[in-house]
Amino acid sequence: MPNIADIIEEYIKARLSRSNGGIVVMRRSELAEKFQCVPSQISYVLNTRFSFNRGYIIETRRGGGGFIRVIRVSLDESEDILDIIYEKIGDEISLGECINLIKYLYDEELITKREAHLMENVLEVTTPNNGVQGSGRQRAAIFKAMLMVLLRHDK
Amino acid sequence: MPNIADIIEEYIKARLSRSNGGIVVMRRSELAEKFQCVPSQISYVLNTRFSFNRGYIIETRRGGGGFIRVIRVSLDESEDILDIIYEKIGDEISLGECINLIKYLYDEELITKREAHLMENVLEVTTPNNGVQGSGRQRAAIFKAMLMVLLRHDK
DNA sequence: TGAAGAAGGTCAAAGTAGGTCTAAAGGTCA
DNA sequence: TGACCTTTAGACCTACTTTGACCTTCTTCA
Repeated sequence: MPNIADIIEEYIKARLSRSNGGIVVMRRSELAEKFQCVPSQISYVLNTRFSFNRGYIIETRRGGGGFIRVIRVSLDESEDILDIIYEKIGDEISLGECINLIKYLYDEELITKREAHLMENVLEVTTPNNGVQGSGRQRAAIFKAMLMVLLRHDK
Repeated sequence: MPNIADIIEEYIKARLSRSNGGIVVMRRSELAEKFQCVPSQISYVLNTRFSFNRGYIIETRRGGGGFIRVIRVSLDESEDILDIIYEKIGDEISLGECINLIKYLYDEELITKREAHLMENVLEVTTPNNGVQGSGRQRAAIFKAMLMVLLRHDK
């Protein structure tokens, strides 16, 4: 029994890839209707699966004629990927956020699946995932070091 | 008279060999129901019979739509890597030895150049290369965690 | 202009499902 | 038989999902 959240996620992703420009506009209540769930379920999916760290931007408008716009952020070659990534990582970072970023890099085809697993394993082994003092800082340092290598060397 | 643990083990192995790709996805509570035991019994079987050391990788998810995925690693295809994990690394290992092994893996085309760089860098960043207490053990753990990824055949 | 209605936002509680730990029971073997 | 290892059961923990009540923002129209 796959859960509704996953189904809605797939649906939005399918629409995104069908769209040109990676933009989908929808009405929250309509989607909820379509999937027979409460509207806040849509918000939940958006928050957990289409976060900024996973490479999406959400724009919304309330009131009559309201909408939700999901925008897939693709990096173009000219942008300094490192800067963007570094900004997202900051001085400390949680394991969950790392995994989101890794997913994003994989979706963007900047890293392979194996490299993604490799990084995840390293982060899991090297840093405790619960709020142990300093673990967030250590994780950020290791993650940055790994990204540095990946982004400096071609596949 | 075989015990429940053995029966569950056989069941999972049967499903694995019936599957293509050596992957089985299941629900812990359902299996427990099927075999009339407590759910933690399933965890016990997984921990004792399907550990990484025995050639399996377990992935799980909690909450609604949760599951347990058992992935069988192809042991024969991974002889070199297993040999490194069990024979060469041991409980501790020096940075120099790691680098030699990584070089070997690259020469054998078991890893890409980028993966080699990644591994080396991680080991350099995470563990001091001079005889600091315990660093050899930590290095061994990290190296093994990274090599585990190479055993997966789900790409 | 301001009240009504139409969206989306937020948050907490309840529900679902796997993880961990430990005590007790069951086997094995010298 | 006693020491030791394995298995079983259950209490409690943590993570993820679903639902619903209530809040805020925006548009429309009298």
